[in-house]
Amino acid sequence: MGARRGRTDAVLDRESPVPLYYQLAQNMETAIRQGRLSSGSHLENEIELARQLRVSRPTVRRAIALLANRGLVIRRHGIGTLVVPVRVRRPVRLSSLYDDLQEAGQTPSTRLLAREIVPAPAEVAGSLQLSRGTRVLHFERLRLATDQPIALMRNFVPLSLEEVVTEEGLKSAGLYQLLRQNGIHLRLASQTIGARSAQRREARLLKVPAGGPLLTMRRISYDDAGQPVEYGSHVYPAERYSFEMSVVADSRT
Amino acid sequence: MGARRGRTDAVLDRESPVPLYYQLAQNMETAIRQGRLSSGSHLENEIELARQLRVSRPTVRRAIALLANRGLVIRRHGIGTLVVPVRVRRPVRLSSLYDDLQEAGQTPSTRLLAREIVPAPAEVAGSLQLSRGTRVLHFERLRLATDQPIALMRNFVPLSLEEVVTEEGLKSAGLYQLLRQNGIHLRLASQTIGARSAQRREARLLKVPAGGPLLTMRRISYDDAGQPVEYGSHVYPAERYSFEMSVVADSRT
DNA sequence: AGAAACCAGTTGTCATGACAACCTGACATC
DNA sequence: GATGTCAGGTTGTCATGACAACTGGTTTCT
Repeated sequence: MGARRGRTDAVLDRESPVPLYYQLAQNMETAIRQGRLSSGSHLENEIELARQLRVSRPTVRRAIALLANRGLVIRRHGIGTLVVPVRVRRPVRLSSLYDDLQEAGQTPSTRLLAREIVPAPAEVAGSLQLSRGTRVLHFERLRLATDQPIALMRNFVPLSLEEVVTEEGLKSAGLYQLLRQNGIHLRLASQTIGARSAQRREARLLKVPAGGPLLTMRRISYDDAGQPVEYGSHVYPAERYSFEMSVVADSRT
Repeated sequence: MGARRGRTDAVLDRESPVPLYYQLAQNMETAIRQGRLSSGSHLENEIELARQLRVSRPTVRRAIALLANRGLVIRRHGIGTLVVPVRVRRPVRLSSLYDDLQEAGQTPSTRLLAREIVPAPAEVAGSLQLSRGTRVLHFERLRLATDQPIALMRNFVPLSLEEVVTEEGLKSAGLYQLLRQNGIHLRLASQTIGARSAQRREARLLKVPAGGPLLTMRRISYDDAGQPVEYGSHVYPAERYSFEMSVVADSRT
């Protein structure tokens, strides 16, 4: 194995419920992010990797496909698989701001500003596939990271989730975590990112000038039965928050 | 085959250079978008689909995985594959605004405002992995859709691309198309979406009030050798443009 | 009636095997 | 030097086969 070729130092636990391909992908991702697989280098070829790791080549391929889809490697036909610079960030996947911040090592805290049952506004009703005016649970939170407000979040969920989305829960965890803990599996979301000027209340809460620019994000999330379970409308101070993401070309995977 | 089960009516061209799994995925996607596979319905099961289409089950699985990753279906273990509502939009993939608009049926037109060789500003140089002050090609365009300005776009590319990114080309096509036509394959990008207030010139060009909110997008694109080939900084009038996307949960695919 | 066990149906994982397509570098030819 | 050919190396596609894991419905037991 040439010095130019990275080695994965992978340890695959064959007793684990986590699939081999996923373990391998995670191991490789960690190696890339920690610089053990340095950017600009090529992975060992698939056949050799499969031999070394004592897994089948499709298993290796599947792990690498995961990495490619996350923008961590670029595969070229006939050439090999290139590790790319990791300034390229996170793939676009459905996650919550709470989870994101935790992952980024920023301690998120939450102020619950409101939690009430309301008739669904038209757009919320439409999005949650409810009749106009159906009662839904509405809650509003101010999220802070390192004691700076970074998001004002308004959410609506069907009333059936009232006992899942408790006041206590909302204070200590993110919404998606609460849902997950109660067996609700989010699988998909429709998302719109935009911008607008801050209204007075928002400006005050987010500590931006009135009329200053806000980044906005609206999201409708669906569970694994395809049912909409959340309508969210979040605003962020533009000076302190932006969406960073890696984007991959349509690679047929 | 129950009435509840969708049928794909797929026609697979085995002589085509397009892989079977990709053809199948495209056929299914078309059927979904045209309502022939109606949302809320389940696809026929994998084994049966494979039998009907005379392909292997992994080929079917791979096509379905593509759809799942695009947010068009949700797969549930033991249950089947659910077609989801197609209000859920486009997957996040590396593409250009020009291509997007064309795809959306909006006739894009372009006004080239500037094209010049300049020393790279620090951020551009850093992003394109060039020495500070290296000369690069800078160009600025105003993009209109249905005669409304919807983007002001500033881009920088390495000087080696000077003869690819011509004045004529920029007027009639998008940048990514020009690159593609010259054998440059973009594979990955790092992207930041934010917001800010419009400066006076921008406001005039985009027909928004000075100080009004703009949606911003900065992007660094990389080719298939992992080399950065484009730095782009685009601004959009918030009232007329937003990013719509579908987002999928981390599904291990 | 409620809980546990069972079963059929479906997706998920993994392996083996074969061949095609692409790419690069070396070599031959003009 | 430029162009063409070819072999070796690598990724890409596809098939066959086997088994595991999950789900919901049905049956059995308490």
